[in-house]
Amino acid sequence: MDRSRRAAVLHADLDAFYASVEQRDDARLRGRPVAVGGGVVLACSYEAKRAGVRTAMGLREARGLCPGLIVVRPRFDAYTAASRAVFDVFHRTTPEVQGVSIDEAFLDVAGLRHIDVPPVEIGARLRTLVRDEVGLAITVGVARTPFLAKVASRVAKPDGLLLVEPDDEDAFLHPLRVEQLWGVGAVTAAKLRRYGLLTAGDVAALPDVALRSMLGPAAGRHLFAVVHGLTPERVQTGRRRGSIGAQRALGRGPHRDRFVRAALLGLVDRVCRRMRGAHRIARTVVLRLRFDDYTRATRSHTFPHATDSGDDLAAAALLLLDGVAGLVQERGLTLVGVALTNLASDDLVQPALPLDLRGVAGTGSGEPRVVDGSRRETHGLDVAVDQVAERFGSGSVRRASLLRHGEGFAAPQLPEPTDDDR
DNA sequence: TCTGGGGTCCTAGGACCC
DNA sequence: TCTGGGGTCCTAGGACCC
Repeated sequence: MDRSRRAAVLHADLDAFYASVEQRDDARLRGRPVAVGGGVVLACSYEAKRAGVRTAMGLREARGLCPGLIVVRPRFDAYTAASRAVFDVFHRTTPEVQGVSIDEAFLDVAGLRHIDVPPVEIGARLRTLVRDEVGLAITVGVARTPFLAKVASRVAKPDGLLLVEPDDEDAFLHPLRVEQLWGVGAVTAAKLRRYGLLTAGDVAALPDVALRSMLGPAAGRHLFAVVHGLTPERVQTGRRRGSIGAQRALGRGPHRDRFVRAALLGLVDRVCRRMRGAHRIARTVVLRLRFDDYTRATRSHTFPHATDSGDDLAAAALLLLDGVAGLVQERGLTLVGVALTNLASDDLVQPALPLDLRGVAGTGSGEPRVVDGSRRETHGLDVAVDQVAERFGSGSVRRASLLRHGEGFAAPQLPEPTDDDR
């Protein structure tokens, strides 16, 4: 059979994940409407969904819709452990696993043809294994592309299994409302509705130029591909995340300046730990703010080199915060966040690299390190780069540059966070 | 109903370079 | 004196996902 016409991609998606873990671990919650959250609903059981409770809804509203709602505080450690157990089942099923989030993944089983089990049966076995080993219900969509498998699992929820054969793709897709298509949210759906386009079939009747002019080039092209089954077939394994972030809701202000700064420093410390734990280094730090009126703002600073220096990243974050003091004063701050982006790998960091760089212009006396992933050869250190090329081969060296710790940013003195800064 | 904490990708303008 | 196109990078914002 033509491989390109075979439904061999699985999308496996745990049902109402956080709420299901709570129901698994506490028999009193089973069969009852459960919401996990504090302030807002992070996840809710299907019993609660039937009453109209939705993710991201305020708890007060949720209780109004569902008087018997049981609210439990999230236990993230339990969810992480359950996720690991489920992903272990995934990896035993096929080496081609692409994690999408804590509770879902794509699995490519095309390479498993020699065991002569149809993909839909592999999906059924996967569901049984997850049920037996982890005690959770998981829905599986099976189709020719990840996108179609994702939509199939969405349609099959809860606790379902749905195969979309290549010949049935249009018949499956075209009756669906546009909101059911992965990537079409409220804004895009509203735009399409203004043109009288309610279903995927309505959209499929249009030429791609029309969609591009309605939605912009990328979104239009994407939607055209979606409704014609032209999305990529390959599952993407081995992708690394592009950013690491943390944020914190502060509640209604006004907040003392040093409280906000201490909160920000705590966040920077957290993301730096995670970044080092992931063996990454960052070149850009992004400050995220949310105000009383729920407007948002971001500010960013990009360093000349990727770094893992917490002091430099914290200093940059604090300077960015200083730069929006007026906005904060004006609108009132309710959330502060920080993200590290432009991440590079620290795999090739060679602290003891036996290159003699002393005397090369610009290196100074600092301990130079070679870092893969920086995009520019700065300092004009072509001589040194040539030495790196000799040592590691020219392939990786185009992207190599020399990093001096903390260079390129004048770090101000940081206040020490103290106990009363909370 | 006043809304958590993580992410991804795209767009658009300005700076800068060739 | 007035004039190109093309490319990359940085910044800020927006849509969307779970």
